[in-house]
Parts: sequence; structure tokens; C-alpha cells
Amino acid sequence: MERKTEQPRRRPRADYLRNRERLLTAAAEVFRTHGGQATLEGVAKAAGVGIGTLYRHFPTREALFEAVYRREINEMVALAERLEGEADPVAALRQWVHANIRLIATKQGMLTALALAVDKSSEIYTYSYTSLTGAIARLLARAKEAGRMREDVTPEDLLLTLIGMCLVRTGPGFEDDVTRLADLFLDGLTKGQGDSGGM
Amino acid sequence: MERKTEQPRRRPRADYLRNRERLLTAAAEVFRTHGGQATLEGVAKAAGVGIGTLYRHFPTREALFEAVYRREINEMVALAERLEGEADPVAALRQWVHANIRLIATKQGMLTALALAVDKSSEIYTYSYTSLTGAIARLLARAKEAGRMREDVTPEDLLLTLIGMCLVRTGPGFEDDVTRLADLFLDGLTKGQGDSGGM
Amino acid sequence: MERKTEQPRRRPRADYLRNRERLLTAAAEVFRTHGGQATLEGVAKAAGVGIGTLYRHFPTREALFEAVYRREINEMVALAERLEGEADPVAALRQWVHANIRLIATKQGMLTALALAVDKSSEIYTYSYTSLTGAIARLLARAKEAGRMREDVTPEDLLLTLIGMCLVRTGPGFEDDVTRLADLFLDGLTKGQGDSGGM
Amino acid sequence: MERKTEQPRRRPRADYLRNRERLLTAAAEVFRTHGGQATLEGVAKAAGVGIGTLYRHFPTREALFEAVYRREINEMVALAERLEGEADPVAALRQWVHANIRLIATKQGMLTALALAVDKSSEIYTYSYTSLTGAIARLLARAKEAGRMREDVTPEDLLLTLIGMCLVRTGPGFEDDVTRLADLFLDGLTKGQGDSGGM
DNA sequence: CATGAATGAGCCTTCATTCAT
DNA sequence: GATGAATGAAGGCTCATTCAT
Repeated sequence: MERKTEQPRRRPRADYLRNRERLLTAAAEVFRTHGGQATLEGVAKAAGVGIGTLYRHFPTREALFEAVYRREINEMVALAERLEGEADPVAALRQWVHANIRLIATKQGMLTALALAVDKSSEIYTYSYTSLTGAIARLLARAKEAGRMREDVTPEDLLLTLIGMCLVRTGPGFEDDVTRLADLFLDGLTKGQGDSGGM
Repeated sequence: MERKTEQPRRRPRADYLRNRERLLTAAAEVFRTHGGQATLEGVAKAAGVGIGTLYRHFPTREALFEAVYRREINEMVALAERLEGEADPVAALRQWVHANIRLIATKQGMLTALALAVDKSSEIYTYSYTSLTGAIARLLARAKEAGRMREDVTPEDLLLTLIGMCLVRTGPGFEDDVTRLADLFLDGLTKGQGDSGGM
Repeated sequence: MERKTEQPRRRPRADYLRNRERLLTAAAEVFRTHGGQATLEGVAKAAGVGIGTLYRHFPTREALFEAVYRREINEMVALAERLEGEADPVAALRQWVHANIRLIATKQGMLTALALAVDKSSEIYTYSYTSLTGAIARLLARAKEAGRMREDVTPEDLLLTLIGMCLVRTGPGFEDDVTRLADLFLDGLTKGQGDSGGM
Repeated sequence: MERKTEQPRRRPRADYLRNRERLLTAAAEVFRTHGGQATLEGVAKAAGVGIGTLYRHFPTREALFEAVYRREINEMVALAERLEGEADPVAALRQWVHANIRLIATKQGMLTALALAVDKSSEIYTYSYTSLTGAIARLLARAKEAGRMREDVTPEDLLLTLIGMCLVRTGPGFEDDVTRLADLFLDGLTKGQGDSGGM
């Protein structure tokens, strides 16, 4: 008498969806301000729902974390994809970095909290790492083909450095500070044309 | 209610000092392995003393944290001072970075835990930031004077990038990974002589 | 606000009845395996209906409990009625005891769970106690009339002893163990003819 | 640096012992009145200590349960041992049964709660079962040797029947009711002399 | 009527901190 | 001064019950 698994299950109730949305938004905000050890009670309250509702949607703290995280990551990946068409490969790379910093800046702290709280061996970590690395890899390959980038730089190098730079910066001025830092780093890796680098 | 006057307070009992020492060592180890949310009971047990004793030495969790942190920072500063005599200023800088990575590697996780747990506006944060920045500033100044370093690089840039790079890396291979990353960064900032950089 | 008059309320929808049936069956099974603290959500799921439906049928946890209990009791009473025609009164008694043990054995745990969960002063307790006592009383009376049974034995004695023996036994071998125990008890109360008793 | 395990550890603090005592007493009382699902919070309050203290003494619900249970069992075993000297073996047996009922009566409900709450496969169950069975076995053996007891009766039969009879009875009149029931049972098993049995 | 999401009271458990020994 | 027991606030989680769809 079980419903066939493949059967497109009835669309979820409107309030279910609305609450899920609220919870994710609230969680992002709360994690951003209180860090990864924020209380779930607090998240529920911020979302304006009961604690039981939170648990129904995300049966473990990890589950909520993961859902929030996944959202953020997807934005960053989408960003990279949008830039693959860019003519100048180095410029594309730099743009992606800048755009990313801007993105991260808008949700100051959120990413930091997540990056630190997430278990390095969890599925979500692997997912995000792979997604982002893949996104950068394509931009990077084009820059190397054009002979404009040190050959020994890997996508991981870029990703980790960028994230690292974001992690140590906080507060107002974040975007400018990190952008300058990142440019400093990129300058050292690239050469030619429109690069802002130089001494 | 002030204690008499300026009278140098009686030298503490030997076991008092020994306990303090044990506590700091144990705390560093426990925080390293269990992260910043390790329990104080656990620290006390690791140190082989009662929880009451821990509290006598460090009346609050924060106080213990700060004491441990301060120790680590001091090591890093001492490292920089030792390198001020080095002939080649760029080499000195690179050496400091390498040595620091090595130092951090030996206490893997410790720094991360601390960086996370410490309140950005706390006294200890200011202290450590100032100490380290000062230490680097002197090394950096010499490199600039020798014309071997981009003029627009600040000590903060160096410090924060280094720390950021350490934060995103964990586990085995830490030291090599971060060293490569840091070298990549330094290459981009410097020019001339013994630099490992190039394309 | 009373519903019209004495008008026989419309016969319930077929699915309503089917759901009620399913719920009772599922509940008996779930209580049997999980004990009296099983969750209602679990019962609903086992019955293949929503929790809301369960509540429509049994507006409180107690109500469900009672309905399940009542069913079990009725089976035991029916058993006794079927044996009233039996020629040998002592044999009839013994048969009822054996049959009861068999019945209880088939739903191992169920009775225990119920016995535990039911409030001794509740209506259902009175009901079941009265029903069963009455059932035994008739069998017992005939045995006494035939001079085959100690005069000072009451129906309650029999009932409670039987239940007690069932409560302390669990797991495989239940039926044989309890049957032997019960026979031991009956032997002591009866005399004459086909009695299995003796020394 | 670990303290040698065999070393007679310093006598526990007075308040530690006092609290442990209070907790056990309170727990027995609370379990008796509220059954095995009573809240630990309630037990702590009844004992007049904080919930944390309860947890320090009994880190799990099971642990508390076990400690309470073990106490009760030990009393029953001690009872049996005291009766081994009795001249008439059947009388000794009957006395033990009576005494036990009296004992159980004084803590009405306690045993029931325990018997039902305890996991049949737990260590404490085995312990109590073995202890009690052993105690009865010795009394029973003497009665059989004297030819005053059915040979096919085991200590388990006696124990389980007794417990079963206690489980189904509650409230005032408990002691008299159960005693009558138990005598009825014993009468059937024994013969000769001072036995109260007969028809 | 059926459904299943929402709610929140209430229990469990941990741990920083205090305090008696 | 050292010790470790006591405390209780606070967060985690479950589940009976209500209510929107």
C-alpha cells in the first residue's frame, strides 16, 4: 500500500515551504551574528516558528547547517559559470574573485561561521569543495592556455587563499581590505596586459 | 583593602607554579584536540589537578583561554625578533613565514581553535595583533628599504594572509601545503636575488 | 446545538470504519512490541493513516488505549462463555485457563503493556475486571457445586493469579512455562477425577 | 601518575554519602508512587538536591534504577538466609513467603514499578533473579528431602508466582490478599503436619 | 473527513561556576 | 591552597495535541 517512490509526490503545503524559507533565512542571519554554536531555539525564534517546526524541517543541527551552507555555495558556483564567457581569461578570474568577495561581504560572517563549523569530512564539505574547485578550474585553465598565469598554481590554491583571506577579515572595510589582499595575491601569479599588478 | 604597599608579594609556592604550568600545557593540548568548546573539567583532568585548582589559577574560562593564547603569540613574536639580524631581508621574511608555519603545524588546531574562540574586540586580540604586526613591520621595513618588496604591502597584509592560509588547511600535509601557498604569495610581492619565485 | 433529535445518525462512511479497524489493529501490534509508551505518531504510521485521523477516532491517548484494551478483554470473556456448556466443570475451568494463556501468548507483551498503562481506578479497569470475574465465576460455581473445588477460592483469586503468572513471564517458552505454573496452582485447588494434579 | 586502582581510596566526603542515601530513598519513594517513568527531576527534588547531583551519583537513569533495585533484592535475600535455620522446612518456606509479602507491602508499588521497568536482559535482572532463586532453592530442597513438597516444583516456580501475585494487587488490603493467595498456592504444593492447607 | 505541519510544554543532559571539606 | 561535590541555568530533543489545508 506504499506510495510508489517515483510517483511525483503532491506539492508540499504552502506554509511548509514558507516556513522552510524563513528558517533558512533566519538561520543564515543567526549563524552570521552568533557563529556556528548559535542555539537552534534562537534560530526558530528568529524565524518566527516553534522549535518543533525547526526540527521537523531539519532533524539535526547538521542538517540545518548543511542546507544553509549549500545555498551559499551554489551562489558562488553560479557566479563562476556566468564568467566563463568573458574574453580576457585573467580578467575573468579577477572578476570572479572580486564578485565573490562582494558576495561574501553581503553576508559577512556567515561564510566564516560555516567554514569553521562544518566538519571537514562531511558530505557537504566535499560537495562544496568540489563544486567550487571545478568552477575555478575552468577559469584558470583558460588563463594558463593564454600563457598569462604561473603554471604551478592550482584551483585549490586560489580557492583556499581566497577563503583564508575572507576568514581573517571582519567588520566594516571588509570588502576593500580583502579585495586589496586578493589583488596582491593575483598580481603575483599573473603577467601581461590589463593586470593591475606591478610594483 | 589594598594589600600593604608596593611590597613585592611573597614568591608563590613551588607547587602553585607547577600547577599553573601543567594547566597551561594541558589546556593547549586539550584545546588543540577538542577545539575551543572543550570542557574545563577535561582540562583539569588532563593537567592532573582538581577543577577547583584550575579556577583558582584562572577564575574564568576566558582567563584560561587568554593565558594560553598569549603564550602562543609570544613564541611567534620571539621568532621574528631572532630573525632581525639576518643579512638578507627578504630571506629573513621568508624564513619567518616558514618558521611560523612550522610552529603552527606543531600545534595543529590550537591556533584555529583560539582564533575562533577569541572575541575580536577583546584585550588579548588587540595585544596579539599589535605584537605580531610590530614584529613583522621591522622585517618588512628592511626589505622595502632594500628595494626588494612592493611598497604597498603592509605588515597586516602579510600577517592576515598567513593566518588565513593556516586556517583553511588542516590535517596531514598541512605544513607543506601552507608553505607552498605562502611562497606563492611572497613570490608575487618580492623581486630579486635568492627569491624562489619565478614563473 | 444538539443534533436534530433521536434520528439514527447516518451510517458512518465505509472508509471511516476501515480506518478505525486499522488503527486498533495497528495499535495492538505497536503496543505489543514497543510497550505502552509507544508514540501515537508511530501507531498512525503503522495503520497507514495520518495522525489527524487517529485523533479523530480516539481524541486522546487514553481513549485509544481503552479501545484496544476492551477488545482484548472481550475475547477472553467470549472464551469463557463458550466453555460454559462443557460437561466436566473442572476440565472446563482448566481449559479456560489454558486457552487464555494461549490467547495471551499470541499477543505477547500486549497484555503486559496494557496492564501497566491502565489506571487502576479507570472505567476500563472496572469494566474488564468485572467482565472477567463474572465469566470465571460461572465456571467456578459449577466446579464447587460438584464438590471438586476448594470452597474458599474466589473468581478474583483465579483471575489475578493467572494474570500475575502471565506478567512475570516473557519471551519464548512463555506458553509452556505459564501453563505449567497455572496447572500447579489449579492442582492445589481441585480434587478428583481427570485432574492432572497429584504428588 | 594515576592513582593505583587497588589503593584504598580516601573515604568519600560525608555530604557525598548523605546525598547518595537521600537519593536512593527518594527514588524508591518516587518510583513507588509514580512508576518507573517518573522524572529524574522529580527524584532530585524529592531528595532535596540539584539535578546535577543526581547525575553525578547516577550518570544514567538505569544506574539509579539498578541501585534502588539492588537494595530491595538484598533485603529479600537476607530474609531467606535468616530462615535457613528454621526446624520445620515447610514452615520456613511459608514464613519466607509471608515475610516477603510483608516486606513488599511496606514499599507498595516499588517492586512492581521496578519489576516492570527493568530490562529483562540487564545485568541487574540476572543478579536479582539468581540471588533470589538461590535463596529459595535452599529452603525448597529441605522441604523436598522431608517428603513434604511436590518434587516437580522449582524455585523459579515459587519465585515467579509470588512476584506475579504481588504485581496484580495494589492498594489497601494488599498484604492480606496476597498472603491468602500465596497460601492457597502453597497448600497445593505441600502436604502433612502444620500446613494450613486442606479443603 | 483525511492529512500532516505547527506548536510548545516538559524532560533530559551538560558544564561553568561556587563552596564545603 | 587543593580538592571534588553541589548547583542550576540553559540548550537539546520528543511527542501529545491542535489546526490549516
